[in-house]
Amino acid sequence: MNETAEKIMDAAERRVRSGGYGAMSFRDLAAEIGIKSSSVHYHFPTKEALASTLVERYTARLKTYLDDEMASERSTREKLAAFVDYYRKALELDHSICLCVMLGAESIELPVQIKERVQAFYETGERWLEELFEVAGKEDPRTAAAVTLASLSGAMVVASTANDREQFEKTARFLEKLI
Amino acid sequence: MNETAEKIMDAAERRVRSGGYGAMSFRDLAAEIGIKSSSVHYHFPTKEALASTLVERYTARLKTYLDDEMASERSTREKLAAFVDYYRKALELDHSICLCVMLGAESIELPVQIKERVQAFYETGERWLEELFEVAGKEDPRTAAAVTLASLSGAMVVASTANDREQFEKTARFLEKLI
DNA sequence: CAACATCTATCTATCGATAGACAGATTATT
DNA sequence: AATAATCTGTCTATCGATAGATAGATGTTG
Repeated sequence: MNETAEKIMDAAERRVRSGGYGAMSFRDLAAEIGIKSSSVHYHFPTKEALASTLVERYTARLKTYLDDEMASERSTREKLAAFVDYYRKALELDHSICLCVMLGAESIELPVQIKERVQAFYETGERWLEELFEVAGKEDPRTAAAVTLASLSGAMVVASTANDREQFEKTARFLEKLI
Repeated sequence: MNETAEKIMDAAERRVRSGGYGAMSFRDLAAEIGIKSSSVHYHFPTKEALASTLVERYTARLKTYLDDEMASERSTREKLAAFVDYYRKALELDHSICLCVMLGAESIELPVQIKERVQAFYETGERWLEELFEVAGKEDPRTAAAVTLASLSGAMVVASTANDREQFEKTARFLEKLI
């Protein structure tokens, strides 16, 4: 991956995570990194391609984080806390929420490729959680995984709206005690 | 409220709930109900005013629904199920999600007035849930309310992304048994 | 007549995308 | 090694479409 392409993606990720798909424009990205919008098209032919690559990178990062975590010597409880912490860090009040919560909310009218990749992000998280709850001997790992993933996503939306991190933590504390 | 104004709001709500704030344009709304975009401006001077009124109406509807439900003779468990059902109905696969989940996700870059009203929507729901869990003798009503609200919102995002209602129901079933 | 409601016409700003040119680096051919 | 061909990355300039918003004329209704 080219250096310029990465700068573009970094800027694009910030825009989407704060304002959504429509808030990311080639002109703004170009201006931010000091090139012309036509040069952005050189690296990413279409907006769809850019956003799609964005989600791909985002999911790859989650996967790396989760794989490392699963391979670690930490307890299942600590691993669950690590998952919660990943979401905690994704929420920056007044700046950004999780990329896939944003695009997930907007997914109905997004190009299919983007939608599919957002879906893949959620599947990655859900599968990992399910395995964790299974190892921990939870009675219904599938439900626990779904509830955990959903409540973290939703708590982020609520907290971002209220501009109040405590709105997120109320849910986070509950989840960290699920195992 | 004028008849035309209501038609505008109905159309606007559909647009926002499927594509977000940016997907709602005066031209589209006007075309859908057979008037000119300048006439939409007559009823709602700005886009912000329209969206803000939209959230106000949306919250008023929730409040009416919840007040009726709370005043009913149904059990606390049935009342909780009724809350879940409100969200269930708000999710129409491939068509729309909850207005305030969408605007909540996008809230960072939305005009403050809209953001505040989305916040009021969540407060309405959370207060009602808290009271319900209190009546039901739940150990920590505040947490239960937060988790319920968050997980319903998040489950809607996940289910909408996957285009799979079961993704919502996994969480819904869990919540309906919380009391 | 007065108000309410809608119209025509237009403005400025921005959007994603494309065409065509150019300099400089790299690679292939002689 | 020298030259030719190609690739890379950026530029300027422009396209048609769409955005929200406004002024002022026109119609409608009580």
